[in-house]
Amino acid sequence: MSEIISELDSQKKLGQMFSRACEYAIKIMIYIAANEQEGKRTGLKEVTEAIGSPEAFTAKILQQLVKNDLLLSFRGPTGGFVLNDKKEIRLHDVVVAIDGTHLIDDCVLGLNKCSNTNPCPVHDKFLMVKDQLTETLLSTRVNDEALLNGRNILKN
Amino acid sequence: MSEIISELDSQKKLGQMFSRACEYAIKIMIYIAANEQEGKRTGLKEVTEAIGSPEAFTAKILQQLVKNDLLLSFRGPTGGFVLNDKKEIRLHDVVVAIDGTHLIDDCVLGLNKCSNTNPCPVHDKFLMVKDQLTETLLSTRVNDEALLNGRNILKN
DNA sequence: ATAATTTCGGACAAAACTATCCTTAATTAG
DNA sequence: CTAATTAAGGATAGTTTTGTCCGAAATTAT
Repeated sequence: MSEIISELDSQKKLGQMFSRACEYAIKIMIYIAANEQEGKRTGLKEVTEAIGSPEAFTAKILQQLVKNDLLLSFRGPTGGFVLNDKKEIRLHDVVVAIDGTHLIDDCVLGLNKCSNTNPCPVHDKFLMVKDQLTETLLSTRVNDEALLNGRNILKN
Repeated sequence: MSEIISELDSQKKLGQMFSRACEYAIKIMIYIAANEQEGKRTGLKEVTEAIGSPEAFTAKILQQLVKNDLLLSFRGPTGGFVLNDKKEIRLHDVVVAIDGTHLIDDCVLGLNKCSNTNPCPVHDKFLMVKDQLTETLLSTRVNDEALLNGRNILKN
């Protein structure tokens, strides 16, 4: 029984790094980037199947990625999505488009007035963590070689 | 107008590091630890006032911290909460008690089967971030000198 | 043109998280 | 013993996030 449960998506997902929508978004971008290396445009159904996400919800996320100029969309048969090549799209762009800048910019304790000059009690303890996170998000592109190599591992 | 809004707690808080409840919990623990250094027991109303949190919700969080053996509670006049001194309580304990281990243990993309030997596309990119985060949570005690010094900065 | 396909977008539903209300139980002081 | 005070806990409401449904708009192929 417990083995079965562990196979399913657990319900309580309080306090994860990214929202569920953002997890999907990152997977989407990696899958589309990988597809694109082979000159292929990617449709909703295909990406939904590839990453194991609910179709209608995935459509909403795709729309948001288009609105944020990370993707270009085309309708009709042969339609689908491609990366907006005008940008070198980083994980940072994807996360900001879906989750906003809270994880990156906000105080760990949610204080508005927290800053380097007026730090909350844990501010200094988390400086390295937040720097490391920001650096990782900024320096990793969605079409990074290392990411595309892992394209097969996008769903359970 | 925008200045006024920035003073208030913004509603949309998608993708922050910790849940709202967990933010409160960390503040609670720091405040109680600071109070305790002066030999004082801390009541619900006092801590609610100190950290600027909703009282009934804060009560629930305190209950959960008691259930997880991080706090001891006493009823009646002169009642309140103190740290469970049998433990050297770390931030890690507080976060796990409220948010569970998702942030620390789970795959960044939410994959069940992701591991060092079967990594998701971004697994390696986030190794340092997660190590740094885990190390910070494990090595910081709620009665850490540096944290107690910042006890005045717990609400907006 | 017509039909089939695909994205867009509004409305709605379900689940999780945040927050409130109110009664009970325990403890202390008078 | 009684009244006052404080935590415990069940029930419920509000908000956000996640997820679904369905019709409209655009594009392609026949």
